[in-house]
Amino acid sequence: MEGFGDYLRKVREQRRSSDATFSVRQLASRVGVEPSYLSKVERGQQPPPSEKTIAALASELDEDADVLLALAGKVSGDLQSIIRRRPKLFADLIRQLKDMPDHAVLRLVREVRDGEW
Amino acid sequence: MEGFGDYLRKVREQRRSSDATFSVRQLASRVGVEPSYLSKVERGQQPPPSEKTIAALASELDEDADVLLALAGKVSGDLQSIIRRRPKLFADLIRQLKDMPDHAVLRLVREVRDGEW
DNA sequence: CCATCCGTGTACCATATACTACACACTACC
DNA sequence: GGTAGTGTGTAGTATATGGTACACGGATGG
Repeated sequence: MEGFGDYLRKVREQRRSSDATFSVRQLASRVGVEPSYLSKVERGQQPPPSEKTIAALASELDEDADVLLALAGKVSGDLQSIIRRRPKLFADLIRQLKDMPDHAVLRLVREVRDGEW
Repeated sequence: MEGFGDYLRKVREQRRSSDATFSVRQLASRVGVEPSYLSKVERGQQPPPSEKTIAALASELDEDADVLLALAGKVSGDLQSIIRRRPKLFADLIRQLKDMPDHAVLRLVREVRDGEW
């Protein structure tokens, strides 16, 4: 399976092909980490960074933070805090949706969003 | 606000009033930690234990693990892994449900469970 | 009065997390 | 051939996490 590092490198190289400021060094600088650290993360020599750093990466690379966090084996703190406010409710719902096909969950998302229920 | 420790102590004392095996020592032993550690956790001198230990406590005390974890500021690993499999889908859904009243979310849970949709 | 339970205080510890600091070798440009 | 930029290797570090080990003083019961 493609890990966090592989994906990160792929996306960054992609961006770099049309924008030289997406070098390891410059991206690292904008994100607020050392270049060697970012390099190691991309090559899987270091585990994925903290949520904060991942969020900065997502923002710079114009990627979805939740997807990046997922690849890093994490779930964003704000989602967690929503769940923690009503643990039983959300735990039940999420476990029930576990094996539902994507389109079914998506339909639910849309129905809630559009207030058609 | 009532913390994890306060709640834990309250529940344990409750159980203890009708079952002497719910002393700090004996419970700690069944759960697999040192009694002094459990004592400190109950009094908030130590932060809440790991998910594994919380799960064991929940099981022994016949409490809801998700609720206990929430009090500890955590979200269970299995819920997180469900979310991570489809990050966008679940992130959207959860954020949309953030400010919905309990009864609305509950209705959703029931509808999904009963397949009436 | 002794054994056994009780809760708790003090001190310590192993492992994981999330990095920094700096040097090195390579390439490209003018 | 110096300067600027590139990726990466080595070494070290601060803080958090999740506990253990053991001793102490008090109550309880035979």
